[in-house]
Amino acid sequence: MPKVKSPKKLAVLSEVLAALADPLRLKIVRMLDAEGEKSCGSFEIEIPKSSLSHHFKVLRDSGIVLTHREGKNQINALNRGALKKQYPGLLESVLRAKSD
Amino acid sequence: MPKVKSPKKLAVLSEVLAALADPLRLKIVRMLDAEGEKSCGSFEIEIPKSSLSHHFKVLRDSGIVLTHREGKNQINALNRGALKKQYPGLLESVLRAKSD
DNA sequence: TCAGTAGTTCGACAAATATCGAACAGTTGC
DNA sequence: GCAACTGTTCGATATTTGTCGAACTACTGA
Repeated sequence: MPKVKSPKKLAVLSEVLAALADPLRLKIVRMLDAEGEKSCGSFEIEIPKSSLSHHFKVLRDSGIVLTHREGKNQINALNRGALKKQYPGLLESVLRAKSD
Repeated sequence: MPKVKSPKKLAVLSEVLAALADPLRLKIVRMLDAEGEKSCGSFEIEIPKSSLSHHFKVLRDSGIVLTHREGKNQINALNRGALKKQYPGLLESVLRAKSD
């Protein structure tokens, strides 16, 4: 049995790409990359919380983002390990592009 | 004026990702990568031609695929130059993943 | 226990995408 | 010209996705 490195497996490529194929979700991913773990509310994005929650759900369902609770907050982080293992280079290329 | 390398500019990242976020279009991109230039009809994909044409349009509109006519055929090719320049590593990582 | 904070879920509606037949358009060869 | 071939466009319908208020759940601190 291989050693466990990443807590969650990613979805198939097309689903991961679909999750990334939205300017707002791309922004969230960039902020998680630049600022590390963040609670949902700490993203300064002007959008109703139900909409924001929806986008986090898409990111989680695809496996791109991992979430755990800390007190009242849900802490979100990039699933770097699984991304690197399953789709090497993908996150890097997406982050490197400065386009929406 | 910089020297012209790629015939067409790509769409913004989210649009390029959306174009790639479909198993069928991903398959087309893989076949174009593996087999080089191909006419629309030479893809052995069981789908009505209007549907196939739609998917080619999405790929063209995003700038991923370039098309030119040769006789009766439309010849499609990956826009490798523009992809490499605008989103370095993206095509490679997508092609490398063997997932849908 | 109760108020406040953080976030999810539900349900209705809107908007974007996909599917596919039919009609149309460009090219070739007779 | 016209028939055959390749592919696009149109229009109708179906499916998916996004938006957002309201209700709900989980946790904290007084």
